[in-house]
Amino acid sequence: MQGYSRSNWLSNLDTEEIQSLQINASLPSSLTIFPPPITIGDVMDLLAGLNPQQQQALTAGPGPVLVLAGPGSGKTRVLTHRIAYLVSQLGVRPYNILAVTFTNKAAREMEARVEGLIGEVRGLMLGTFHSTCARILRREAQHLPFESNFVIFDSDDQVTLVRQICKELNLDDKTYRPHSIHNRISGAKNELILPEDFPILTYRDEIIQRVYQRYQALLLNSNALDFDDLLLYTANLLDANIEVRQTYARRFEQILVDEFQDTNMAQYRLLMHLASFHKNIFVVGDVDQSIYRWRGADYRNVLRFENDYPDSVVILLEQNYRSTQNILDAAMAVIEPNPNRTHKNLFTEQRGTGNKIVLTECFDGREEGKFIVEKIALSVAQEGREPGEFAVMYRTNAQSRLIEEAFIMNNLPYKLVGAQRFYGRREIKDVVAYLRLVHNPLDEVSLLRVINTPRRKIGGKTLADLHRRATQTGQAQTDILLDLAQHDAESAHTHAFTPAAGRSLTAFGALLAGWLDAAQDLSPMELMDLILEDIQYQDYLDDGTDEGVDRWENVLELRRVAAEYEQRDLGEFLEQLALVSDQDTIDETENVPTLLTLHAAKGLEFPVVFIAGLEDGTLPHQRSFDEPESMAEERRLFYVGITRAKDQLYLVHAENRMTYGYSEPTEPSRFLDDIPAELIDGLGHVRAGRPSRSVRQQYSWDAAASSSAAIIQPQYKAGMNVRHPSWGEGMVLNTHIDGGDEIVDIFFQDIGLKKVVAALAHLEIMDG
DNA sequence: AGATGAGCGGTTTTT
DNA sequence: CCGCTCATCT
Repeated sequence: MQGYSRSNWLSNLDTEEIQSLQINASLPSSLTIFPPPITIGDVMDLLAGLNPQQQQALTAGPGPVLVLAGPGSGKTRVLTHRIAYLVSQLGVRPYNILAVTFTNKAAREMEARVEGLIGEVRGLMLGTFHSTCARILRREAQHLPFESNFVIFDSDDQVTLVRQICKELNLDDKTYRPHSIHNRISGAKNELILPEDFPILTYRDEIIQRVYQRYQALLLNSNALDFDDLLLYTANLLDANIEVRQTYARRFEQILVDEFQDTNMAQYRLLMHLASFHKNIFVVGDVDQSIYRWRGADYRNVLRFENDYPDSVVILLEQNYRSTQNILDAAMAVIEPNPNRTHKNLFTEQRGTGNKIVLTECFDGREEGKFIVEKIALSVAQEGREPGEFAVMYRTNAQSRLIEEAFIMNNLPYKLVGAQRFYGRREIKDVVAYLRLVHNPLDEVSLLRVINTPRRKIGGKTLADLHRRATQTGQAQTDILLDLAQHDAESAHTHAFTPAAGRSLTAFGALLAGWLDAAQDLSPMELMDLILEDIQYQDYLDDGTDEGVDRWENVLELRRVAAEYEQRDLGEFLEQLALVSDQDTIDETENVPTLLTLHAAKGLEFPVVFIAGLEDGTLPHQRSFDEPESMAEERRLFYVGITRAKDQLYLVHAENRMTYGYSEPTEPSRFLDDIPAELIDGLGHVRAGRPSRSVRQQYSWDAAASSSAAIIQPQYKAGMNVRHPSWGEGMVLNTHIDGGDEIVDIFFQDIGLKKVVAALAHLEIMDG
């Protein structure tokens, strides 16, 4: 039923009309311009199914509200229901609501759920911090030192730029590693520290300040912003420009923030400015899930919020709707040792105690992969689980490789979360750089990337000449190229180059001129097609290897993404590309296991979760050892991983792990010691057996294969004590099905490890 | 200008 | 172990 509703009615109006109505509406008048607040059902419908704390959160306010939401406590539900409540019960116009999240995926999900509650909502400002800021900055560009068609530099571009500057300043890139300098710059930006205010304690700081200064200047030269700039410029604009601040502060009657514990200083200040007029700011967070300190996030913003708004309502959500009690108990035990936290009691009312947590020790990373894949295959084949119900999580991306290999070896499909994996590829970056250059010809990082890709005989010497010429004439490099193309040999610039170089540059300028011209009336995809054709990119990639073919496939994949932007302009397409997060690329329609980092897992849930690589040095990561605050964050990371699991949790560690090419023995993660033994299946540390020769035949989760496979149940369990007629007593370490037989690995007291075919070996079980 | 190979350094996590 | 930078050669 989409009857007469205020939101539907409003959706037909554009913003100017709404603003004029707003003025009218405030006039004393007998005329009712707005109908009374709509009632889609009534408030009871929105409250239904919510527990008392959730209900309190839903209707809290006016004024600041802080919701401390444990994992799985229904915070997304609270957020979405609250938006629905504001719109449908309090009559707040969607246009006057701002909701911010950290990923596009979270934003999309929120939008879908709000629409599910109250129908289509137009005008609501809902997005990530970064995309919201980009919107504001494009709109307010007249107050700012860049144009509204600015491009967003990704982390690669950012480091490239720093590297350029280091060269320019003749810095030794061993002592001044571009990555580390960029980190410092980024850290400063997150704290809203401008180059001139950069604190100088050492000589190194002085250098960094110089680079920072130059970095900002070059970004502006390129009409480009980096991720941090999006927040920084917006926060500073709101800080400095009272009019702009008032415009937005008055507009946003209601502000809602997800994952508040992961805000940094810039984001915090930004929010405070936006909320400065109405002060209706509703933030949801969990300090125990704060895992982005290295990116400037500061969970103390939660405390800061309480200080800045002493009258704020604080609501605690503890009841968990996701996990079994065993999983919650383990999670609590892991997080409890962290200092400076308030105890939260996670409990479930409907999920029950659940299975114990399975802890497994494998010989090395390879076996770890095999163990996981085998376990998944077995569950699919025997327990009727769907492949998509499984997730494998790890601390570092590098760990995914061995796990992937195990899947590939068994010819089983999986999906890997990680946008960087795709958008960081050379061929993708090339094509995107071409598009970016056409969108914003000032973008020198992109120009540099594409001007000689494919090879056009434009080398370092020629580029230096071009750069010098640009500096001398005060023109952009692109302008010189275009001028060469336009006047051919007659250009005023021609003499600045050798004849051969001049010809190459002129030819490239002509290409660029063509694209700039064509871009006016082409969709992003059409423009991409034109460029690919002009530069013969497919031929360039095709080097006769499989890799070349793969690369072209990736380009076609990007083309498919571009095709979705038929109705929108190039700028929007490029912005999306720059701001995709790893989570955003998760394809939920594919029914296969998910591989992802613990960071990427935040906010997600899976029936069965494997956490791999639980060793000291990996989780907690080595680089966190010396800093207590970092160790606490590693613990939170583990906590986040554990609390993703709904039904079953597997914790896996390897006795040996490859680092830098050679294998080293490891210690199990110290965090494992904090999980009470009674929550763990078996005796704790159980060695995984040798993997079966081929799990593929038995455990394939192709529907046909899994239903037709002859399935036998293992009769033995790890931890059992058994007696063999001739080898004596031993303990079962592992058991698996291979070729229709149950193979049991047994450690015999007298003779050591043996593999035994259960059906042939007359084993006697001595205990359960 | 561009292709090839030795040497090196590096790994956390990502909008 | 792998990917990247730099030097040397064609």
